[in-house]
Amino acid sequence: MTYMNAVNAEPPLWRMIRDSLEAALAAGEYPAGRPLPSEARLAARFGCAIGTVRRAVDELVAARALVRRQGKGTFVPDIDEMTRRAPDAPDRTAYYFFHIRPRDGTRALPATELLAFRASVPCPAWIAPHLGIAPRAPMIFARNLQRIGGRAVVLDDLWLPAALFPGLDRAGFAGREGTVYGLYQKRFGLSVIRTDERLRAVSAPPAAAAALGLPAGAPVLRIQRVALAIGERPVEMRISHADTREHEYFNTLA
Amino acid sequence: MTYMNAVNAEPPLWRMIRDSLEAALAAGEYPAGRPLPSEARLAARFGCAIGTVRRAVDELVAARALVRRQGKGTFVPDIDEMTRRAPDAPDRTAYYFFHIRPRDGTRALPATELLAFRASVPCPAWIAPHLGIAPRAPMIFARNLQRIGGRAVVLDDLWLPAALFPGLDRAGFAGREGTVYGLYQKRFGLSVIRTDERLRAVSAPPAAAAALGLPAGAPVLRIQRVALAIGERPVEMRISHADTREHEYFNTLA
DNA sequence: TTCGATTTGTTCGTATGTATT
DNA sequence: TAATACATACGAACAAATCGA
Repeated sequence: MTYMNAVNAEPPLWRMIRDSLEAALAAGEYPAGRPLPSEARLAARFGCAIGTVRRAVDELVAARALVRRQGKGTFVPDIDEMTRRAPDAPDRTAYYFFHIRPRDGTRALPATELLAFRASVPCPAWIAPHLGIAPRAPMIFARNLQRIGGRAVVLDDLWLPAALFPGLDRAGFAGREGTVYGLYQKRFGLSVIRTDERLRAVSAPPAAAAALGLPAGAPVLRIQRVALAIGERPVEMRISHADTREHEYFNTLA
Repeated sequence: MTYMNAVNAEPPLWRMIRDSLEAALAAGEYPAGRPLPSEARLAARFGCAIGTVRRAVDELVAARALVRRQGKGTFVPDIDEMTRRAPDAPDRTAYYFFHIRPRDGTRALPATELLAFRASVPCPAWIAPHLGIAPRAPMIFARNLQRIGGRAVVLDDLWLPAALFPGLDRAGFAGREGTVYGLYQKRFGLSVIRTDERLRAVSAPPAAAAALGLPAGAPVLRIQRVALAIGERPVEMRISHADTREHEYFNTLA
């Protein structure tokens, strides 16, 4: 038998199916928590064999856009569920987006305290290009202090394009259950699956020094992060300053 | 038909094959540059279908332990070949193990200058556990200065268990072609496929301040890296200090 | 508790496409 | 051109987990 692919220069069928599924995910067609159509159904819909659908889904699972559960179905992963694992869980999914940890080997998830929230701030000129938005576009700004084991360790400044988070106010932001990424997902259908981070060592800015209890000008780790949802959509810029006297940023490249 | 798996608690066949191949790779049975046996041959050897071998190889490809080339075969990846790509190559493999880059978006591979080399130094007590070796075991020590665009940006201290690198001397180390990881692979059969890094912001130690042209006590990025070969074997401890005034550490989590 | 339906996971086998030598 | 090797796609059978009747 000859397949579509006999016609030259076409991408393989499984990739077209993958892209089609990814577009559906980016459009929020499959909310987290409810299963996608079964592989057999998807195969029927796409007019292909189950194995071809599996190949496409495999890719999305590898990209962390989907998770499979035998006997149940295939789901958009629930970010908070990934995050809420026991700190000594064997896999590292719990720390996927949280890389600061004690140097002494102990593990604890951070507790977050909201220090500031403003619902409409013009986007700083240097941030706009990182998020692919217009300069001075309306932004939501929030400042969080993260404590690990009671100690103030990280000061986060978050910048969110207001257009992506309609109706988000201080109460909704502070009263969330779980992480901010869980909030993005559950209330706005934005599933963060990738982050790009740029790290530098700098002298602590005054706000960070004060919040972290550091002497003025002490070296701190500055982390500039862009969070991307399915389909490469930037949804958040975050500038963090971390006190790395007792903590460190961990990164494994595999 | 019933498969092996009917007997309970056995891992799937593809995982046993994957582990078997990984063990062979760790033992250096397949040197970089020459193809592994074809998938058909491997299937015959393991007494299974080609699809099952492909599944096992898929995993090793995902773990960067192997690369496939259509029409040619499956290979242990040549680290230097990955690294020597054009700086504007579309994929990021060239920078897989090299994360420091200019902040302004330009891209250039670093030039390395050997500042010090000692062939037999007892292992510092705090390093030994990270490499899984005995304290005071004989080590090779090297200090490299990395320049990017002519500017001194990173000072590297390398610690290698001497037992893994028999006969490596200053001339062999300095006279290598390509990266140090390429040297480990070509001369000693150690293919680095993973690194664990811990980052902190610290005041520049005197040696780093001098080499990087920094004022005493300026903030620098301290990177402590353990390089792991196939089979989780630690082969190198590296402590780097980077000047992040004009450069940054980039990390993408996908 | 047992059973059956549903869904993903594993394994086999086959045919054909495409790149390399 | 022919042989070889990986890539894509199909289809089928059975295993294992889940859930509700």
